[in-house]
Amino acid sequence: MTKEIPNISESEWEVMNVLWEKAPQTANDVISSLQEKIDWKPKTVRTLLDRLVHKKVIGVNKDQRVYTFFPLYSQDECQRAEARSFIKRIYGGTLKSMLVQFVEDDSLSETDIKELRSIL
Amino acid sequence: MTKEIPNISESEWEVMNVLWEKAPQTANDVISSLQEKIDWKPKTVRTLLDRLVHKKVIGVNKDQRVYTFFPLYSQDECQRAEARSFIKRIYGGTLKSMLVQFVEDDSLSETDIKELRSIL
DNA sequence: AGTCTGATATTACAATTGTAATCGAAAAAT
DNA sequence: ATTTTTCGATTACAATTGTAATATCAGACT
Repeated sequence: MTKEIPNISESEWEVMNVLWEKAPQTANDVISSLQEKIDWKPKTVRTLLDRLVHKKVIGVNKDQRVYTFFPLYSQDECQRAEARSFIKRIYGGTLKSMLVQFVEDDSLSETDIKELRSIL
Repeated sequence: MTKEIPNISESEWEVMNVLWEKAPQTANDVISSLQEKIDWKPKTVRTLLDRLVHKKVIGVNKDQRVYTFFPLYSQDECQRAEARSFIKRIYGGTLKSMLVQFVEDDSLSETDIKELRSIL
């Protein structure tokens, strides 16, 4: 009964990331946060918000004159969903093969590896 | 001097995966391999091959009447490129946070964890 | 009351993607 | 030599995505 999480596009993820940091937020809040990171016109962000609402990934509170937006799914569940499909498509389904690659590749520092080890 | 790897779409990845398993292959080879896995019409696979050629992700050998296709990038480098952008977008850039989630989530069995540990 | 301003709603438009079908040419079969 | 089959080339067409611009409407300001 886990509701299907709609697909979230690359650009939409950027928006979601700021909404997960803090919610609810007005469009302008979101626009400000993003402006530090990405070069988008305000209208662009607005469109992304509208699309996310339409896809039912976020909700809107219209009680006030200025609407506020908030996620309808936790970051955690969205990440998991993405990770699953990503790993399946790219690494044939096993996290292990991905990790192996990162280790072999030296894209992990000694410190990283230590941290990971302690997690496991 | 690492050439930029073009974007590979989700469907295109399926095609790439079979080409990485064995290459070169004719369109029909690819179509057969995929038919076991995904419900696509032959023409669909054909289109994907053409697009990958156009994007210069794979090459074509036209010496024979029936063309053969082969990857122009290693699976490894494509995986790395995808993984980097994925982890950045979804997990804020650190593999660690991803791994943490997998561990907490119990989506890893004891055996998995042992294996991972031994890799590190 | 009329105007300006800031928010929301609607519309735009090209590129990419998913998912094929049709057309044309060459080879295989009869 | 004609017909049929197979490939490859070209075309199709809607949905999604990236990236906004324009139109409208309700408050705020004069």
